[in-house]
Amino acid sequence: MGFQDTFKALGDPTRREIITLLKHGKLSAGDIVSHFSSTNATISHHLSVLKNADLICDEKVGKYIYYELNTSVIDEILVWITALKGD
Amino acid sequence: MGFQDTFKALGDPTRREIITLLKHGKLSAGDIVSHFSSTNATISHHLSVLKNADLICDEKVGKYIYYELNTSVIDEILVWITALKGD
DNA sequence: ATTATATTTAGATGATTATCTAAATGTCGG
DNA sequence: CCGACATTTAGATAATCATCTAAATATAAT
Repeated sequence: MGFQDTFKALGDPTRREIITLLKHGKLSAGDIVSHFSSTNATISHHLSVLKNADLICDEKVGKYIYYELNTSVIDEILVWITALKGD
Repeated sequence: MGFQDTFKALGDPTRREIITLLKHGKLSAGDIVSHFSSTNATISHHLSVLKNADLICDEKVGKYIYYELNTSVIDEILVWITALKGD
């Protein structure tokens, strides 16, 4: 929660790749895992970090858990970065 | 050099604060140090990380070294983040 | 030249983190 | 109910990192 976690979450390349994957829509944890060579435990950890940073949210549907981008926090970062340039 | 270093550099709160300080213009290393309670060695390390990420550049003037924001890399980040929103 | 000032570099330490394996939880189909 | 599947949690390990003290480098002033 807060900039600290959000920026730290974006600092890892695997997590940025996860976010890029989710750009096109919801994906289940398994779908995401299959894009990487890491363990499901490792990806699960990354998902948890992203979720804790409010960058993604999850929704349980039966056996699966679907992850989705949370654009509102992305807006906040955008504001912060944009402010660096202005004036 | 590259996103990896840039995002990782922004993941630290002290470094983000340094960047915010530099938003209003050049500052010497000592000026920057005086804004924090950390050692000059520590701040020097942070400056080196930011410089390595191309987020800032330095210029030596006599006894002092002045640091300045490098907006071009900030643009790249802006593009990346913006792309997350626009479908 | 010598001393003081500005900054970095070297080396060490404790904390955080990414990753793994193994075990636990939860859900579906027969 | 049971075995298979989807996902997370627990615990361990190795790597990375922020920070410190102490030493090095470089420049200015006296």
